[in-house]
Amino acid sequence: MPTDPLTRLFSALADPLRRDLVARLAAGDATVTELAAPYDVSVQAVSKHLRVLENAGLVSRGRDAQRRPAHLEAEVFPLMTAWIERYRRQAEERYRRLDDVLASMPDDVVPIPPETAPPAAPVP
Amino acid sequence: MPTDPLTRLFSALADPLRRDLVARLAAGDATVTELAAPYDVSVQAVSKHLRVLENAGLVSRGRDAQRRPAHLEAEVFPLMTAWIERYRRQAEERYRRLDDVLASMPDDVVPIPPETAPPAAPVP
DNA sequence: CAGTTGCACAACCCTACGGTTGATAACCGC
DNA sequence: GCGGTTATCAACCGTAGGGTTGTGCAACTG
Repeated sequence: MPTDPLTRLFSALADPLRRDLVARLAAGDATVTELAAPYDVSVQAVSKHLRVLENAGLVSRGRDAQRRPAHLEAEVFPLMTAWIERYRRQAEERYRRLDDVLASMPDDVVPIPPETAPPAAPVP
Repeated sequence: MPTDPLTRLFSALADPLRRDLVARLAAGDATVTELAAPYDVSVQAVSKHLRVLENAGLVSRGRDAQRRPAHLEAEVFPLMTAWIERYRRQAEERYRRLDDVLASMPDDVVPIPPETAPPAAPVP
């Protein structure tokens, strides 16, 4: 298993069934058999998926006799959003600056193309 | 390749090298050889990674003679943040409600444990 | 034109992943 | 104690993923 928290988080959510488990656990804690019921996969498979989510820090397991109710942990979510937002902002900032540069350029350097007509022939 | 956009996005960012590519592309467009330079992997490997990012909609490719500069696309980022934020909020809301329930309960149903002392013996 | 650069495609190797079945442990309820 | 439930462990299987090398192609450069 990878030691990098972000790698664990992103690869944990890369599986549709695991994302579905997270979505259902957001509504409330649930046991393995409860979680496995809607799918046509074995209980062991769901147990494995839960382990992946647990290793990513997205889920913690309780204990109620034989049952091991799964509980969604919301604290790790910001780790992902922080990463994503960081580079989204950076990319958008770069885009904004490019806009400024283009706007400040004289029209003969960056000619403004007509709405639908083909580009004009170069001046001889 | 999976048709689900979220699966493509999350599994694209599940690889540390691909996350690093995204981070570097956030600073500015770059060619494949430029991107491959810092790592000790082949150029073809980086080309493959770029295609994964492209299929996820995170990267678009331009054309400058032989070069194919890669450009980071920021529009798809909200797809992930929306998913993450949705269930983070839901989990936190559930947590807040649980707090309310506990706070409204009489103390003999949910006894308030002392700070450090062991729990008191049951009343005879 | 000949040579070099920049990149993609194809075939292959190995490992990790998602799935299965079977066995096993722990805890009820009767 | 005995069956029944709940869940994990272990071994196995097929495929997708990340890596390599080799080849080929398009476009610049001398």
